[in-house]
Amino acid sequence: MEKNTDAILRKNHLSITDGRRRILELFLQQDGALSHGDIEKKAGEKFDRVTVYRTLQVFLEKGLIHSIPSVDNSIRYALCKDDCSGGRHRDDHVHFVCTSCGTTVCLEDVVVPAVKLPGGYVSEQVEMLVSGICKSCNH
Amino acid sequence: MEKNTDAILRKNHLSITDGRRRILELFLQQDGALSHGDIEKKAGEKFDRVTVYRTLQVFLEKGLIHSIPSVDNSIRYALCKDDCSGGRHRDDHVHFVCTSCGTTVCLEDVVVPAVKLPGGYVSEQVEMLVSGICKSCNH
DNA sequence: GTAACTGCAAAATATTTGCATCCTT
DNA sequence: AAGGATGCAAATATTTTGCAGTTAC
Repeated sequence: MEKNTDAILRKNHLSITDGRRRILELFLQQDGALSHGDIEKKAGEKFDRVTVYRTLQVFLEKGLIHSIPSVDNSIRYALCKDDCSGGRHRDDHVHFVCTSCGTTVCLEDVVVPAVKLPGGYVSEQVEMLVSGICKSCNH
Repeated sequence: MEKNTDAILRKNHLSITDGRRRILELFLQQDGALSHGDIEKKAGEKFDRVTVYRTLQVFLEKGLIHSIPSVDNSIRYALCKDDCSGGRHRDDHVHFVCTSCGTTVCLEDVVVPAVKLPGGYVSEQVEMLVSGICKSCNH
């Protein structure tokens, strides 16, 4: 049986290698977003730091993942939904950062509301970043 | 006559030094946001890199400036409006990044629209980052 | 077989920390 | 005078680049 990861890589016109499989696996195993550091930690020792950089960059270019800015200096990445691999992204959902457990998740179902800009400004893309307490931490 | 910068520093309970004056001056001279690198460049050679780090951090703590995340790995900073120095910020405005000239500005007049989160999530702070073409680049 | 991917080494950058000195109050 | 701020040196951490060996197709 072919691995799930392999199908995804193939669909995105990427050659299938152990490194890519493994990183992709990490993303599939959880719904939260991962930073470069997270990946290095979770992938274990036998992984070159440089490969992680290059893999993330390729995944980004191919639209397999998207980047999520943050207020501390660490960008996180999350899987894109299926239909965004065509080159242009449709990441119009809200990102949530939990101030308690520190995880970042995509709220796929929450669409970023429209915003009216002053005259002269043209909006191309909107990122919305909400911080607070997540579902798991809140009880 | 007392300098404008000095009054601001005093109001924020910061001792008045050349370094702080100069960095604050940079923020006052323009309406866009500045990254650490921007400040180093604009401040000229006679400035220790470390002082910039420490000054920005102090300004942040005192609520004199706020940080603006970005999709590339560089956080930018912008002056807060007067009434946000009390410790808690009211930075509920939209930030705009121009993809043409690269500048980041605060759209003070554009309030971040409310967003409805799924059950269990509690929102504490919302950041909205719009990218596109700014007023100056658009003609 | 060829082009692409990886690991290693090293360079280039960026950030943090400790400490002695200087400046603000 | 005392506490805080700065500059310098150095320790860390992060990211990028070149190249030779390996792997996918």
